[in-house]
This record gives sequence, C-alpha cells and structure tokens, in this order.
Amino acid sequence: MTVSRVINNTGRISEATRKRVRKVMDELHYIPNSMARSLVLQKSKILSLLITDITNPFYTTIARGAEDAAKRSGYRLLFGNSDEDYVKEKDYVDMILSTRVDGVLFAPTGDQSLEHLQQLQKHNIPVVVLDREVPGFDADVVLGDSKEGARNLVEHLIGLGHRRIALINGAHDVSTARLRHAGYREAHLLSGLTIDEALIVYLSYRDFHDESVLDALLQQPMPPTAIFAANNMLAVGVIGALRQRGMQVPRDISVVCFDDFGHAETVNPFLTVAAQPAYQFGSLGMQLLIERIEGEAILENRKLILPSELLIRASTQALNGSLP
Amino acid sequence: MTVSRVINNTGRISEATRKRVRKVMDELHYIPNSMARSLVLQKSKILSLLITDITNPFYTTIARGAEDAAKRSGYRLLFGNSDEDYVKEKDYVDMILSTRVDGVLFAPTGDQSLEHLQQLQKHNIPVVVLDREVPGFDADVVLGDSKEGARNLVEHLIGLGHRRIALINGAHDVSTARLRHAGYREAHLLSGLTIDEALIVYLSYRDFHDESVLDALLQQPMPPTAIFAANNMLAVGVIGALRQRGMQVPRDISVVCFDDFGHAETVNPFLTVAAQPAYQFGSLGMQLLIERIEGEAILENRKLILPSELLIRASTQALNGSLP
DNA sequence: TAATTTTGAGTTATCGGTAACACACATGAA
DNA sequence: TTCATGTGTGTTACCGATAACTCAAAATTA
Repeated sequence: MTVSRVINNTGRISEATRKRVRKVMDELHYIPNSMARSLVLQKSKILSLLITDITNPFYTTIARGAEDAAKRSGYRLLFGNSDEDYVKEKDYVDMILSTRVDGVLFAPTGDQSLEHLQQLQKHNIPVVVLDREVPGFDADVVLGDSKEGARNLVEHLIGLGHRRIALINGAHDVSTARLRHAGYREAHLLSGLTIDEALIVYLSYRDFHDESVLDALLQQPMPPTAIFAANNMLAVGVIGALRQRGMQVPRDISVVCFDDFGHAETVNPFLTVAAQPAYQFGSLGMQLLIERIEGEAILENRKLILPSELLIRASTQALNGSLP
Repeated sequence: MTVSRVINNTGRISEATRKRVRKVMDELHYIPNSMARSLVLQKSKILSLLITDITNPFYTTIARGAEDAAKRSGYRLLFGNSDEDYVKEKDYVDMILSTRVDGVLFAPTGDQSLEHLQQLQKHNIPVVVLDREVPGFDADVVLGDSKEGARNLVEHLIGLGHRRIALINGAHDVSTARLRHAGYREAHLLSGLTIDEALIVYLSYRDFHDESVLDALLQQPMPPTAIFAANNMLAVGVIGALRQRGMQVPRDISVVCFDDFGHAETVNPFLTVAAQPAYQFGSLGMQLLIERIEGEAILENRKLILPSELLIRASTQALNGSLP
C-alpha cells in the first residue's frame, strides 16, 4: 500500500496523498503491526537481556544501563530472569529463538550455559556475554575484574589483622566464583599466608540456603574471624544467619562481599564491598551488541574488563577490635 | 503444513509421520516463528509490564511477582521502565501497541497517564492498573493502602513525641501522594494536632532532586523534628542531604518512609517504613490481567487494596532522645 | 462386494506489512 | 511533435505460521 511509503518515508509520494494518508491514519488510530513488519524484514528491533536475578540490585542496575543504551538506538528490550536456574534459562532461550530477537545480552548461569549460547550462535543470533565467561564459547564479553576485586577485599581484611578468612563462594561452574577464589588465594600468597581449605565453601550465588555450612565453619577449633562472601546475596544470607546465632557484624566477625546494594547502602552504608560498575556492564554490553548487529562485520571478539572499586564501610574492623 | 499439526498436537496424524517430522525438526534445529504465529492467531502470548523505576526495589519485586505469574500461564513479558517520565511512558505505550501484546500491567506515572490508558483501551488491550489510581479511568486495579500506611507512620512519630513532622511527598498528580498526604492529615487530626502547611512539600517520587526544599524546612523558626518521606527514593535523597548538612538520623531528626529496600534492609535494618507487599502487587495484578484475557467476560472492575506493614527500625527515636 | 465412514496428508487463503515491479501520466529535451 | 525521462500510485509475491477445506486411500459397515 501507499501507506507503507508514508510511514517509512520511502519512495516517491506527493505531498497531497501523504497528508491524506496521515489524516486517515489519525482518524483510525492506526498503528503499524510490528510483527508483520518483522516477519517480512527478518528483523524485529527487539533485543533480549537475560539476567540471573532480578531482585539483585547489581543486575537491575545492569538492566537500567542496557535499557538506556537500547532505547538510544531504537531497540526494545525483552527481559528474562533465569534465577540462576539452568532450566529457566533454557526456557528463555527457546523464547528468544522463537521471538526472533535481533540479539541477546546474556548473563549465563554458569559453564553449562555453553549449550544455550551455542544454540543461539547456531541460529545466527548475535550474543554478548555479560558478567561471567563461559569456557569454550567465543564472543564479545563484558566482565568485572573478579580476581583483582577479590584480592583487594581479602588484602583489606589481612591488613586489619585477620588471618583466618572464610570464603563463601558461588558455584564451581561459574567463572567469577573461580576467579574470586583465585584472588583470595593470591592475596594470601602475596602476604605469605597459608590457606586452610576448610575455610572455603562453594555454594550458589543465588542465596545462602545452606546454613549448616556456617555452623561447620564456626565450630572449627579455630573459627574464621572474617568472611568473604562472593556476592551480595550470599552476604545477605550470611549476615542474617550470623545474627540468628547471636553474632554481630563486625564486632564478632567481619564480612566483605562483591557487588553493592544500590540505594540502600547510600542511606546507611554498612557492608564493605568491591563495587562493580553495573550500569556500565549493561550499557557497554548493549553497545557492543548493537555494533555487532548494525556494524560492518567485526572479526575479532572484544573483551572488556571493568575494574571494581573497594568501598570500605562498617562491616569490617581490625582483629583486636580497635581500628588499625 | 503437516508440521503445524505435529507442533500443536491438533488434527489427525499417523505416528509414523509424526516421528518423521520430529526427526527433521531436530536435524534442522527448527523453532517455530512466534511472530508468524501471532500474526495469524491475533494474539502474541506476550504481556507487558510497565513500571516507573527499575532501580527501585519496590518495583523490581513487583516485576518478579509479575514474571512468576506470567510464566505460570505461559506468557512472556516485555518490560518497560518509564522513569516517572510521561514522555518515556508514551514511547512504551506506542511500542506496546505496535507489538500487539495481549495485555498490560500498567503502573502509571500519574494522572496524566489517563491518555495512555485510554489509548490502550481504545485498541481493546486489556489493562490492569498497578500501584496508582488514575481518576477517570475504570479498570482492574491493585493498590496499596496509602492512606492507612501513612497514618500508621505518622502516628508512630507522634507516639514518639514528634509534633513538627515534615511531609516530603511525590507529585501532586499521583494518587498515592494525595492519599499519603490524607493519611498524614488524618493522623494529625486524630491526635488533635494542627498541621503547619509550611512543613508539606510536593516533589517527585523519582528522587530528591531539590535540596533547597530541605534547607527551607530546616531554617524555619521551629524546624521539623521528623520527616515523612513519601517513598523510599525520597528517603534516600533526604537522608543523604541531611548527612551532607551534618545532621544524623535519628539523633538529630527522625525519618520514616513508604516502601522497603529489599535485601539490604534485612542485612542492616535501618529505616522505619511502611512496607508494601510488592511481590503480591505483581503476582496478583498479573493474575487479574490473565483472567481478563483468558476468562469469560468479567463485567465489574475489581479493586484490590493490599495493606502495608509498619516496620519500626532505627531511623526513628523519641523526641527527647530517649526511647519512649 | 458395494457403500459408507474414517483417517491422514496436501492445498489454499489469510494475518499485515514491504520489496520489486508495472504503468499511466506529466515534464523536459531534441 | 516525438521520444526520453521523471513522478506518483497500484499490483503482485512473499515472510511463516494456521484454519478451513479437499480428497485419496484405508477401514468399517451393510
């Protein structure tokens, strides 16, 4: 129809008919059907953002950055929330494929996400991987510097005199968990401290569901004097569990973690954290993705590693109780 | 094609061809195109959730509830974030219309959202209104009890001996702001206190951008001894600004607000709040919406009003400095 | 065995857009 | 005036699925 030419400003149209069409469009409250358009154009102008926990401020801040960047380039966003769950992630990947989105910003649940990423790749959907690297999958990635951030946190604790520092980590199959462990190890090595493997526990980033782990740590002959929780959700759970056991932070035990808590921490700063630039994760990731989609064929994969910032707050104190 | 019959388990198909089709589908990694399907079926199995601030834990918790409920019924979710901005909201409404979503869960930015809601209605898109009522628009709504919640907060302050309580409110054209003001008023009236209009300020729920307002309050001959911030974002801003001015909460001034902060407050409880059941907002709203879409024609509009819970924490204290 | 019903699979039209082409008419150059 | 070019609009095919229909072959019934 001539209408299509008016809407898209393509082809030749006389000013008279253009006005006539516009008028009728207004009268009928006509709005083009983007599905029909996508069907013929073979692109949807929809991108997908898959995150692993929508109640975690780290990820919602990512979402905000991604949304802003997508909007700037005229894309809509289809959100997905995998809840750190491989099966939910699979469902979302199926949905993404059937929706024929133009690209995906993908925060994987773990190494087993490889299968999902490959599935997307097989269908020629551009993917940018976010926050966690997946061994065996090559694509643009935006990561935090987990190792360095972890080292900073642990060195901070060591500087306060702590020698027995527990690591309550995410799952083994998540790259950031491995790297945070590596940073933990490096901090010990650089300070000439030996590591007690009994102080290291791998759980899940989603929440601190297994409190028996904490009891096992606290009942050791020489219990830890500080805990490094590998992300904010774990820290929430750990501190709650500590409180239930009558222990106060930082009086009885110091706690640090990765990732900040958003607004709440600005009101009432408490946790010492390695804060990652979440908004940038989202906006830079989205930029890379859009470049892939719209730009000339980019050959080499790009890897952005964003530094984290050590924010020393009230949840840590020197071992003897006084500040150093 | 026969394939369609296999996918949808409709019509008559022999087991042999069914298997043959399945096999080829697997080989080709075939995934049905949901846009093409939507086009002919005239429904997309996509719902939209429009919230006003994706970095506010209140709304992300709503999102979580909505997502869970949508998933249970096999719907996908298209998120939008209006940022309390009428223009952004308009953009999302256009997008919603062109995507032909099956329904919208809509948290309006304010009374002027009426136009957008009517536009959706005109296109026969089922809408459930969330969190804020829009005068002149009739639909299912899920609301919090703003008046009651506000009254509880203010009565708590009055019970602590406060007599000069400032109200830092959202915008005039948002129903919850008006109701929270009404609750504030009611608490005063019931306690036989007169209200000083100079203590009441209307701003925006989005953030506390105008700090001069705070200076004006503090420089009064009889400055307030407590502040009721109408939502959590305002409280964040107010407390930050107070701190910059060398004032501590609750030592120098008590602060209460509507809406909780998510996980952070469980770690380190600080703000006295009227916590709304955000997850229920989302899941119940989504349920109403899906009933509208799938159920028999429901005639009357439903209005759910969910109570809030007063959580007394550390940001309030008795006027003389000692606890009551 | 013939007539009837059932079964399984193919055909066509359609949803609402866009690309590519066709073509009538106006305009300009030779 | 005649032919080439330009301009505006209409036509057709198609994107990938599904509903409704058709129809041959197989199964059932009389």
